[in-house]
Amino acid sequence: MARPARMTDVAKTAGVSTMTVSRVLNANPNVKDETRERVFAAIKRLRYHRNELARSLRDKRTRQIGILVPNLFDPFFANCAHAVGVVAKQHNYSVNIAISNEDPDDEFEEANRMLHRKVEGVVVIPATPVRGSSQLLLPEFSNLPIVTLDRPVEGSHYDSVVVQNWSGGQMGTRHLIALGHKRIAFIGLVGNLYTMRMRQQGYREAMTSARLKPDMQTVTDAPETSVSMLRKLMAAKRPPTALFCANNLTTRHVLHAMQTLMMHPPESIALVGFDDFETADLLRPGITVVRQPVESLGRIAAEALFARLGEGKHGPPKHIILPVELVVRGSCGARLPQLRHLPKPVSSS
Amino acid sequence: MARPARMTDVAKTAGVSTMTVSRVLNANPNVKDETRERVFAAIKRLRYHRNELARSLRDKRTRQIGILVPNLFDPFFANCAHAVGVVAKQHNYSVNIAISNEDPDDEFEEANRMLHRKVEGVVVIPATPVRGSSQLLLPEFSNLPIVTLDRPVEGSHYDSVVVQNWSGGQMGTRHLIALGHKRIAFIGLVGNLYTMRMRQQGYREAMTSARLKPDMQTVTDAPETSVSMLRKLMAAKRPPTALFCANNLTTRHVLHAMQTLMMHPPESIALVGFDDFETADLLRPGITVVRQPVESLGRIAAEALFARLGEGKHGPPKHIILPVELVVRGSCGARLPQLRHLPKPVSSS
DNA sequence: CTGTTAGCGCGTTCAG
DNA sequence: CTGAACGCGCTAACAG
Repeated sequence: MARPARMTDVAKTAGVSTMTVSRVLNANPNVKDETRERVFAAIKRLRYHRNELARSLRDKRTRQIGILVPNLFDPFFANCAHAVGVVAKQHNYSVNIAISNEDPDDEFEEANRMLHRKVEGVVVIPATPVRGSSQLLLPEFSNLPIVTLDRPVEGSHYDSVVVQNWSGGQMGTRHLIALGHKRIAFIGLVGNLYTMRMRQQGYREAMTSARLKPDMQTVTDAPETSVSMLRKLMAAKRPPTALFCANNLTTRHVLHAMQTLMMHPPESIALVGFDDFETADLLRPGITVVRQPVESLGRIAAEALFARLGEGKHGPPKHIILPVELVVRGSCGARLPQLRHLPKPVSSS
Repeated sequence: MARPARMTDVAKTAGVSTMTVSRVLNANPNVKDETRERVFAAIKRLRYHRNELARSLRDKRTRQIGILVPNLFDPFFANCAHAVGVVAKQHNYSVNIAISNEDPDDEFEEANRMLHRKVEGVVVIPATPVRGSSQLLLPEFSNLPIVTLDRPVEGSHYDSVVVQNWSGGQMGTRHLIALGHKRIAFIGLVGNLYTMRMRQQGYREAMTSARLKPDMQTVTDAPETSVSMLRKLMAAKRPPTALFCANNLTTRHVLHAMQTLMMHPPESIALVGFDDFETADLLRPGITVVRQPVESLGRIAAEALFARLGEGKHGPPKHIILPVELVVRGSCGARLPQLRHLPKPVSSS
């Protein structure tokens, strides 16, 4: 058993030099058929496989990309990562994954780890910088192709792939306005995320241009704060009649809070969320959402990265914006012919 | 700009040899303080960082592990991968991720890719072999530490981490029996997955030892088949009064089917599922489930792998079985003091 | 068509 | 305390 066979082992068994073995491996035509046979035989007999590490060092090409996400328990991020993985496989690349935990310092550390490991490029869902600008802008990364996903890095020249956050915020809000609502609260997440800001601006535009007054609220990631937030909101003199939840997580938190307070959409209050989720159509009523194309987001980001690795090496930055779509179910109060939007099937354990 | 600084660059700038730089980097005490200073200064000035690729080649230690999962859109797998990533970061390791797509050939290919890239070990959620035994048993992997997660590889000596599938199946079924049900159908997934088999056996045991007749059904991953399956089931002379859904996915499919058929748990039929999911407690009624410790599953598998990489190199195979837990909500028909089981908070986009 | 030489960037000898 | 030489496994350049 011992150590795996090296190229010299193959060369020896086949009675040739390592160079010839290398040629055979790389499908170089300048090898006599009979020699090639012998080499193949030796390779097979010794179960030889190239040491990709050595090859990478020599070639200065690792055939490896990185993907850096805040976490993998958020289905949104996981789906993005999945799509990137699929594209990488198509290109015969390996994927190095790391978790930033939404922490800029962790992100920096992991990006460096990837850099030193010589990944050829990185797809990153950037963490929001706490102070100053993103460390992804530091000069050490200036030669590393980076594509940002879901959120851009402010002040960067990196390719970016995002969705229509602003329009989506506007779209969801307008829908509620069209249903007759005048007091609509926007529920966001603390932390100044790019996506939150954009969606909020879309909301604000829709409100003001309908001569309505915006009402911004935030929830943290603790379910309890959602309850008190909602309670306070409803105790106001003129409480909102509708809520716009800025993402997947806030939607779920608000729904939990509503359950605790024995509230029920759309009668107690209408609700529209941003980002679709599994079982959104299983709840009663189904949750009306602005859906984003999660699959495509990851896929297109990965493809943009591979474009950089290939020809478009030095092209100008690409900024891709993917469309969102309003999926009307029951929680907004609209009574539509029961459209059913099933989530895509998944295998499971 | 240009290429990143190498060790020789640092050596030159500091007026020493590369060996001294190496010593400084590896915190070797045998360097004069003043020399060390000079080296550090040079490192900083040149923004030098070790080329981990070269180091790996030299050391025969890549500080890299692999994780091989069927996909990342199933939250179960994604959560496992997340936990592995967290543990790897604690050990200062990089993670190579690949997707098997539940296909043994893809799995084999990706495992090989990792092997040739010299990962030090792999955590794998094995794909179910279609014919014969798993290709993970082939001799090329005999020197690669492997820990199997969620499903074992039959006939292997690999460490494994699974949950109490059998007991969980029994537990869920017994709960329904205790509630007075006599005709309980088991709804599984096609494909002969290990977890399905085990849960089914637990179900079967609970049924037969209560002198009841087991009734196995399967659904594919297409929602439509769930509808026809359920319709057929309910059209029987003596239709079941309760369903046990063998995983997350079947549970959702069945719930969709029930919605289509205007059925409603627990009145139309009682329901217990295996594997908890986000929003299981937001549905009305909440879904009673056998919950598995997804976090721990991934974490413990990764820890088992690192144990192999450290001391326990040659210890006997470890087979770890994690407990499951019955979470009673409303769908089974039990009327309990409203326990509320919130899913753990997640950040999001 | 095939082999020899050299070196990717690092770290481990073993001399000084 | 420091450095020179060698090799990890592979391949590009240059012979022959």
